[in-house]
Amino acid sequence: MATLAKTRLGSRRRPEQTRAAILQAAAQDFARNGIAGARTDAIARAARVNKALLYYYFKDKQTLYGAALDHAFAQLNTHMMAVLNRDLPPGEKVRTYVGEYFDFIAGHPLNRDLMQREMMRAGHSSAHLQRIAKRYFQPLFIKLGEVIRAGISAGEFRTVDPIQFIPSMVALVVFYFTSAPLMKTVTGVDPLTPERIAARRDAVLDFITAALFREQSTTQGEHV
Amino acid sequence: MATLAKTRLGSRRRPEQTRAAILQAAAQDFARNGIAGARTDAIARAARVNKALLYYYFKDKQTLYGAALDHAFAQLNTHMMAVLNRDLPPGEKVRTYVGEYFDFIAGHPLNRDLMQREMMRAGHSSAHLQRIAKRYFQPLFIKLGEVIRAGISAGEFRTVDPIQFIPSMVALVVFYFTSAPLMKTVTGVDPLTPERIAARRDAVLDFITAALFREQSTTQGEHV
DNA sequence: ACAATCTAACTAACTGGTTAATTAATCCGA
DNA sequence: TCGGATTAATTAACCAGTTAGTTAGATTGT
Repeated sequence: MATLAKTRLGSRRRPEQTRAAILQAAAQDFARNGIAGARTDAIARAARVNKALLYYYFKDKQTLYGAALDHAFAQLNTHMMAVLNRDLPPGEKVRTYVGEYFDFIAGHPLNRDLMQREMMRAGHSSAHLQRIAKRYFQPLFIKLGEVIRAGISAGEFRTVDPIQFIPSMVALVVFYFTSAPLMKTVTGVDPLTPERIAARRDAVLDFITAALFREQSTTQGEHV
Repeated sequence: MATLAKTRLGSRRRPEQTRAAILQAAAQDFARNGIAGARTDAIARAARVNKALLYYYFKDKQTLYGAALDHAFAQLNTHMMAVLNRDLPPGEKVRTYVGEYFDFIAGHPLNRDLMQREMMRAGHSSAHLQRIAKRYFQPLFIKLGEVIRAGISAGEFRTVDPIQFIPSMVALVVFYFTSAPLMKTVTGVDPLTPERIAARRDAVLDFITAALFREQSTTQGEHV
């Protein structure tokens, strides 16, 4: 019974679980500190695993980083793709998409930071970003672009360019969280309380609605 | 005569210039690689200076990083503060501000990356960010907030909340550049050609105009 | 001659990655 | 079904290369 009782993760002999633990610890460290700042020793410790196991399951630090990235982006892709597959008219679909995207980003700070960090690194045109862009972003981008064009054709939307509109949408959602620490100091208000986050959600939806739709169809004002 | 001919910067005996060279090299490395990724040896080499000089002029890596940050943020602050001090009606002032801000960010990739990187680090609530927020951002934020409130009072703007609107504005400007490498792979188009950047500038101004002004006063459509 | 500026050489600590050995399930023939 | 062989999972200890930071002294303008 002692064999079952000892939940010591380090010697758990559950490869799937071990791998997952490493991946999660890695995601955390990479998200917080970037690939250069993350420490393999720290990751191993956080995963309650001997460091050599990192290299047993993953080739090296780079590969581990890549795996963490893939995991995060795949989650996002799966979730958002499902939203795009719902049967809704363009206007509702875009609004739903923005709302769901906001909720995902708000609820997955790790993924968010990981993605943002990788984007910054990519001046060095990383192979990781290349892969991730093609595999996880392009399908979303294409589908969302179609929805927008449909809304324009239907006369519901202004004639925006998806190649401009989509990054704008992402920007409004993501950047709020990126700038939260700065804004907390500047304004004295913590932007990350549930209430403030909800307010931001409304503001983003309102902002996008105002900029996208031909005639104002929702509540006026960005929020008080 | 050899003493004058040798332009070897390392022994130039121009302390101001040496300091500036170090700072610039540091800014570059920190912007590209973050504080953890930047290498003091590389910075020294790039500045054509012996590594020990970094420690002669700056206490340590952290301090050097802080100095680079301060330099970058001070530049931005000076530039943007001047815009806010121009005598213009709220609507024109906001539009001018956005345009100038866009141009600054587009023209100063180093500063941009430095700022963005520091924001990401600040989950660890860095002392640097604290200082920079208070010294360089708060004044801008307050003044811009006043302009927006004035525009609302004048009935020119919708009743937006500055605490929501300002980050949105920054997001639209900054995030485009952050996501450029990703977007290049996704769309196959390089977002950083002069033409594409100009298109983005228009799109941002249009987007913000549409979301801020009570009645549409400029060109329709976000761009084609 | 003297203080400010600068350098070559060095070090202590750290870090990614390896290795050789250990443990524990599983398989398999008698 | 017993027990030895096999293999997968895991670890302690280690190593070579790197990195921030130091030191002791050299150079140079005034």
